[in-house]
Amino acid sequence: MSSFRAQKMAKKKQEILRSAAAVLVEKGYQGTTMEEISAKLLMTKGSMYYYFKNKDDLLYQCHLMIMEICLDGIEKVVDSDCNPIEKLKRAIKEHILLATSEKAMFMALAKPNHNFSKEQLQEVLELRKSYSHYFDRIINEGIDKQVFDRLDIKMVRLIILGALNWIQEWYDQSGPQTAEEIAEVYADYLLKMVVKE
Amino acid sequence: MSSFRAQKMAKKKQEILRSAAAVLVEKGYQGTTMEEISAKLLMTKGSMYYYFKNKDDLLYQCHLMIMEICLDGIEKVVDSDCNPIEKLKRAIKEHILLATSEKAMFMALAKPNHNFSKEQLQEVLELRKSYSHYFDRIINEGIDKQVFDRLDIKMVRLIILGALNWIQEWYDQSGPQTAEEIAEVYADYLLKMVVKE
DNA sequence: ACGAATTTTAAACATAGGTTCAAAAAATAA
DNA sequence: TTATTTTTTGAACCTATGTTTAAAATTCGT
Repeated sequence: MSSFRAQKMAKKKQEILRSAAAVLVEKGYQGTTMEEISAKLLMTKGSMYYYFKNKDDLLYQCHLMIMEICLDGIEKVVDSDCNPIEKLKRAIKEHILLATSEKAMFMALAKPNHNFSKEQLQEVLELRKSYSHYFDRIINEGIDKQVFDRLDIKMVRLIILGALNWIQEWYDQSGPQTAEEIAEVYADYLLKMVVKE
Repeated sequence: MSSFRAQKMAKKKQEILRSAAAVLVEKGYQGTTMEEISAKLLMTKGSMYYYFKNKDDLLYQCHLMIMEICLDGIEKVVDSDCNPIEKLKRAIKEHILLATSEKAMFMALAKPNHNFSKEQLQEVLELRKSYSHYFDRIINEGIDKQVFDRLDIKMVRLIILGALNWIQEWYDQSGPQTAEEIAEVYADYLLKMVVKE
């Protein structure tokens, strides 16, 4: 029935979110205009307001969208029955592949601080915390099972996620290395940092 | 003579650059207004134009300023006569201490892409490349002297600098850990990744 | 095909913020 | 002090862009 309409609206919203994320990549929040977002979809900027309350609302929903994808990915890894080494490897690779293939969306997450309402900011930070927490669980498991060194979990997680997130700053689709290759090497080296020898 | 005048002018320029960097931290390039920069110094935005051609020029000079400081630091480390392990440790710590103490300036460097002229962008990227190159030299020396594993130098450098640069995203002056403590732990763990066992 | 609901448009509006400029103020030299 | 140079001011200007809105176009059920 009306769910047909609702579906169509949802789809359009997704399109807009993706377009928004794409522009956000290169321009940053303040540099992104409603005009540019809509132009990519052959719409006029006015029509954005049929789907979103305003620009801030749009960006906020960008965050929710990508965070959901990230959390889905890592949840699967954590809940799998691999050993910690394999889990950490997979988590790292997963993160890199997501960060590079969905580069647009990922970069939008870089600085959520501004322009968000207290509640929105709260929500975004909460989701991030969940994500970090999954990494902590993997590292902790590795230490428990004595396959990782006794490490400062938080520090190690910050180092790893820092290294991973920074990839967005230099990764280039048309560069010499594929995301898979990068993921392979990164996982390899970063594991060297944590596994017992 | 007039060098007195020139000095005073230079000093004022520095003040403005620092104020600009401070605002840039939290607002990003597009979010930073000439008004806010000048307000911090109890000036009016109009007077900025006595010292800088325009906003872009101002931000560009911010870049040059901080890059100079960075390069000075790492040059000293590279030219010292420590062993590669010590050098890499010191380079990492130096970077972290700079990035945290001069957080403002450092973050301004995050995304130099936009709004810069071709020449300005060229210059900034060139300086960055020099900086990376110093890290490469240290890593290379470590491999040559057989104290480091045979590594993909570029990848390792990207991992290390990524981890370091990401610190800005979460580091909090009033947080539980001092920059020194963070630097210590980071250097420790990252070294684990490269040194031969 | 017809009418109602939905979606898009294009223009108008409002405002923020970069930039300019002539005049005022302050600093300096004589 | 007086004249000249340097610095700051504050208002004016202009453009970009977020937002609103009434009308037009489209879609959809019947």
